[in-house]
Amino acid sequence: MTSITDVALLAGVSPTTAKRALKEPDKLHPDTLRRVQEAVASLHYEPDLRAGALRGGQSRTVGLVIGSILEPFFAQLARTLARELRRGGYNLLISENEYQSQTELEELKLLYGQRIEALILRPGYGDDSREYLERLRSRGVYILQIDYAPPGRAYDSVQLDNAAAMRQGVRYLAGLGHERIAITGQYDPLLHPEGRSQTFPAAMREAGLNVRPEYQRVMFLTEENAYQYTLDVMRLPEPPTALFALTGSSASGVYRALRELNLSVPGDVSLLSFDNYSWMELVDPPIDVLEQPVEQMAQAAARAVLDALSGERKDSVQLQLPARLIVRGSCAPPREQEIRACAPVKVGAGTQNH
Amino acid sequence: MTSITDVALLAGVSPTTAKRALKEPDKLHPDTLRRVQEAVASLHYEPDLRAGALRGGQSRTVGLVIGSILEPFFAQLARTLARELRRGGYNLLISENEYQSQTELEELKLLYGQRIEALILRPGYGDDSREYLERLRSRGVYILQIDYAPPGRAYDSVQLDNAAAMRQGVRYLAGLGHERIAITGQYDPLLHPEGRSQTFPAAMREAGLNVRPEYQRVMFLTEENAYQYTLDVMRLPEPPTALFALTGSSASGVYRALRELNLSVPGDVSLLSFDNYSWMELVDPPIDVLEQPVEQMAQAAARAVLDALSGERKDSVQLQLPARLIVRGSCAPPREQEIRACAPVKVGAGTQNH
DNA sequence: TCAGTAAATGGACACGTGTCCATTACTTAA
DNA sequence: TTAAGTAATGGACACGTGTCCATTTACTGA
Repeated sequence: MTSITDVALLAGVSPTTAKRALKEPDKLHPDTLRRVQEAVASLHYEPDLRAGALRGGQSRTVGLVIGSILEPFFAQLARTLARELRRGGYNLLISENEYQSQTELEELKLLYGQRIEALILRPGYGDDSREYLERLRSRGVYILQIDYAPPGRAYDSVQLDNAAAMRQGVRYLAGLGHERIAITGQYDPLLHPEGRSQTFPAAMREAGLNVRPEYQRVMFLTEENAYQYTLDVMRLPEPPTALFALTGSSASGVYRALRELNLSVPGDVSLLSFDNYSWMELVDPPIDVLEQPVEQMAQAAARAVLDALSGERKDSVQLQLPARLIVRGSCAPPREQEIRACAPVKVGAGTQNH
Repeated sequence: MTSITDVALLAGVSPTTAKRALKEPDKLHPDTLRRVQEAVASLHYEPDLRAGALRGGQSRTVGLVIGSILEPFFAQLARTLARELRRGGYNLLISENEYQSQTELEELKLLYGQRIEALILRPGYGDDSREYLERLRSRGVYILQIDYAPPGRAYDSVQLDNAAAMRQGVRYLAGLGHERIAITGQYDPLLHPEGRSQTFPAAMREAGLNVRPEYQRVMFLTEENAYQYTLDVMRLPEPPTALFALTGSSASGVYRALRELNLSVPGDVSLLSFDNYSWMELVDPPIDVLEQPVEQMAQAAARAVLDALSGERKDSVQLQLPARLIVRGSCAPPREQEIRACAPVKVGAGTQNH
């Protein structure tokens, strides 16, 4: 309601002078400055940031699109991003694509309606929005992919070194003697694109193991889907001896299913998970995890955005941060009988090599 | 970059006509409409929502201030609020006060800089921002308190029926035979204002029990503080036989401390918690909870805001929703020896009554 | 053909701020 | 006293949209 004009009127100066009292107080006569400041105080004037942004052509706003704010990984990411960007003078608009590219497209259009200067995006499933993303870029919106970057390096990205983490996880499980390893979710370029299941086959091959087709399933990584998946896969004639959860929330579903099946961890089956959520320390046994450096990722992303918007950096950012393996007790060598059951397979594979 | 003027220029019409093609297409000559639509398509024109909001005097924006987005309760609240408000044509700006009133004041000022039309607020600790809140209200910002409303009914509010929930929880524990009940955090109007510990003494009195002063501590309800509190209180000469966690995140700290102390639940101590977080089902034993109807609260809050902004409602909203007790196995009668130890007290209390 | 009417279109201004340039007042030096 | 220079202040316009009112065009009926 009260604008700079009202302040100027009350102080008996022009709007221009009134504004200078706020932005360049040293250029004003002390008496004038005092009068304006008194007017500001008595009217409790606070500038409308939107109007300034409109005129300046800069919205000072960054958009963030994530899968779900209920996922602690994304929540922490959002919090730190918001804090760091605010420190740089930017506001953060948080949106969820709910893992659907149609929703993502709508969210992106709303964000552009606010004329965001940059977009931090966990790329969604499907590619309805790919064309629109490119249009955003051509309009000058800086785009940073987070958590996952589709092949092609079209945009800057900050993510976990998923390939290395998968190798690390598989090597850890294989080192314990596991051969029947299952991961929650199979890579699919359209329905389930992420960098973990994608590199699973290579990691297995490197450890001298084969991916069992009957363990593979394309699915969204929700708690519920992981729960159902675990129920199904553990009822197979040859169930996995180790489950590798690709996200923290899917680990929750896995754990719930194992309980329901009365399977003990790590006695009956070992469990390894990405993300280090607080509950993983509380269950019995506590869960072995590959922890993501969330804070570091968020700070790197914020810096990339701030640098790009200030024009300080021109070269591309393709950052991959390492995961940290935390061993707590949910992984152990497979049962003797399992090893025996696998023995012929091992010998067979061995003879092939000789 | 491209504005409605560019579209008009390309279509060979005036900006006014071009805009009508978007808002009132039926008032245009079919040929003109087609020309403008082609121009819009070829330029990929999308209106700047900020400019329209500036002129219209309505920002179509609502502010949300919560303690922490990492708390699942708030995360779920934020998600549903955002979804419901968007359906009503409003954007939601999410802020955190980090449980500090100084931070809250800064966040509020930034939100008003965006000229929010309404504010949904979990009131912070301390009252630095109280005066500013009142100013916001006098500027026409609709204010809705959520999760907690300080006494005085200054603004509308949507919250749990904390008094009833506390009675329910205490009655449940007392019914199992517990007398030494401790809650995580003591009410303090400045440092720890919320509606649960506040009504704890009354709930205890109603159950014929006394609040033990040595169990009381003023503290922020973080996971870490609850952890330290539990360590301390369980080492007292007469430790509590039941712990009542006032929030889900504090229950996490309590549980961690109990594990570290090698205390069994519910054998050594019973545990009851507010909020129903997914991990509480996964630990052994699963935790008894007083579940909040988060979804319902968020929807009620969204409706209150939308009604107030559309001017459809004038009477005040003071909504209190009931909690739901879910029994899973973390609460049991206290040990025999505990009952025996308490016996003199019980008899004494009994004789007083006769 | 012309008045009358409705349809279609255009122009001016406002929202609140930032920027550029012009103007006035005051000081200093010759 | 005057010119030059600087400090202090004010005015006009732009950002992109929405609203109000004016204007032009097309159509109807006598």
